[in-house]
Amino acid sequence: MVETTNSDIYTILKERVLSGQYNIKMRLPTEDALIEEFNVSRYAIRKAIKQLVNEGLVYSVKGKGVVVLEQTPQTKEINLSLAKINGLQSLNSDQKIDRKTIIADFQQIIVDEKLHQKTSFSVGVPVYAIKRVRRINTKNAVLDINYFNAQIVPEITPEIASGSIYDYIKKDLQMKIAVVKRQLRIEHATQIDYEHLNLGINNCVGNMVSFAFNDDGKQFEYTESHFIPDNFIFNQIIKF
Amino acid sequence: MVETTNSDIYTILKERVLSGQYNIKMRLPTEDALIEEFNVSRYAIRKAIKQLVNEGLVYSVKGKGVVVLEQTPQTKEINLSLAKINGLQSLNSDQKIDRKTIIADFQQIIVDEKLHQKTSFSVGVPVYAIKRVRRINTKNAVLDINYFNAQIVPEITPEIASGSIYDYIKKDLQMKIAVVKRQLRIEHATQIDYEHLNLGINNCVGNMVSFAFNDDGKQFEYTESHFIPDNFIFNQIIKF
DNA sequence: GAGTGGTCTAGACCACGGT
DNA sequence: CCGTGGTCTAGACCACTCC
Repeated sequence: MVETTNSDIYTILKERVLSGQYNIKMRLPTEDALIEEFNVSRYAIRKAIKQLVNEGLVYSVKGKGVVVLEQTPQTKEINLSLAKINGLQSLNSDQKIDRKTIIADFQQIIVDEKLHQKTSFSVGVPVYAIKRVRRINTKNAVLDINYFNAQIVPEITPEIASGSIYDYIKKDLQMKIAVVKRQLRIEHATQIDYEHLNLGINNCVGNMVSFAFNDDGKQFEYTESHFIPDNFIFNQIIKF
Repeated sequence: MVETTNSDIYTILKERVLSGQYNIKMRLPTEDALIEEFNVSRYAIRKAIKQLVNEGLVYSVKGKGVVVLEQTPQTKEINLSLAKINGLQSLNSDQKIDRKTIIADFQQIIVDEKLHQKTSFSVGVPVYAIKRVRRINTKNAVLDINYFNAQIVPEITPEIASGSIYDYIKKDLQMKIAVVKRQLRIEHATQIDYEHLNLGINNCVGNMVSFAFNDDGKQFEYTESHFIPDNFIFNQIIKF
């Protein structure tokens, strides 16, 4: 007897949707039909479909069925990036770009009132303050300004920072990263942006502000990533 | 006997988390404890907790419990906006700003090859092409460039466009909006941006590109919303 | 080993869509 | 009216965390 688990069903259904197998009436088979085909419970089927919904491939309508959304080259790109986020792949600031990292600044400092307002770390907490430039295709494309709570993420070195701090956190410190909350905005370029980034004729940067939490619920990181305009692209799906 | 449904449980738990009632050990009660308290099945409890997870208020860890994430003024803002997206409230381009809408252009045209590449509408399809300026606090803050498939969304008039096209779609046409896929990016300002927006010293705009689908899975809209830098703010949560 | 959340099953009833 | 997905219950087993 072959084991067919929820994750397998998801993979199979996804493949069928992408290959256009369900395009005839723009519908998936009913849940009952899928239960029979895979010989599993309704729970497993619904879970697999929910995952497809989250990726923006299909949409469930009560009383009607599961509708397949039109696929075009333009929207496929968005689907792809969202599959990565909801799946295991992380496109975190630390590992999405591994071309070349240049450390522009590395200090250990104590949080003062002003830094508290920005980072939401408590006043008096020791933090690592790191500035790194990401070089992509011979362009300085991203400036990362990191603050790590040194009580939670201790003993960061410039060597670690020149690689992946997230790898260090996960593999060496055995700490679990739970959630990253982000805000995306556009800001007028500052002195430091002009110094480190190849802005060209542009006078603005994309700013991705991140607050990262571990599985104890504690915030261990505050980061600003300043992007040059060309490299700032984010995708999202709104469900109604 | 009082009915306690999943949605009520969510509301109650959320209130407790926000009021800091579960902050003592940074944990929620176990699922079994909540099942007893509310006298419902595990399904209902898990569904309510899942909603809190999606809003970034808590995080479930297998074998450990449901952890409450640290709340700071800076991150509360992000939580709020995500509660709206995942809930019913829509902050769609059409209705989040109702200060003042100025119609800059209104035409009905046929999709050619170039427009097809951009919008992913098929060549030959008739579309409404509309440009509208959103004025906020005496500033021209957003330029909306809409293309609606006229076969799916017929008979748009300048009068409708000066109000809310989404209201027209939902209330008058009785069409269901299923999904909106978006891409956020930064672009160098073009001639048309300078004409219609109060860019000030900035020479870039935030571009929110939207593809909207109805519950038949058909794309009925392509929109570019050009934001002046101050008004371009988006939030997101990444779960690991 | 005890306790926790994650997965899964089997079944019931409800709400909505289309005929 | 029938067929569909949405909600909910009751119970089982597994995987992980922590003592």
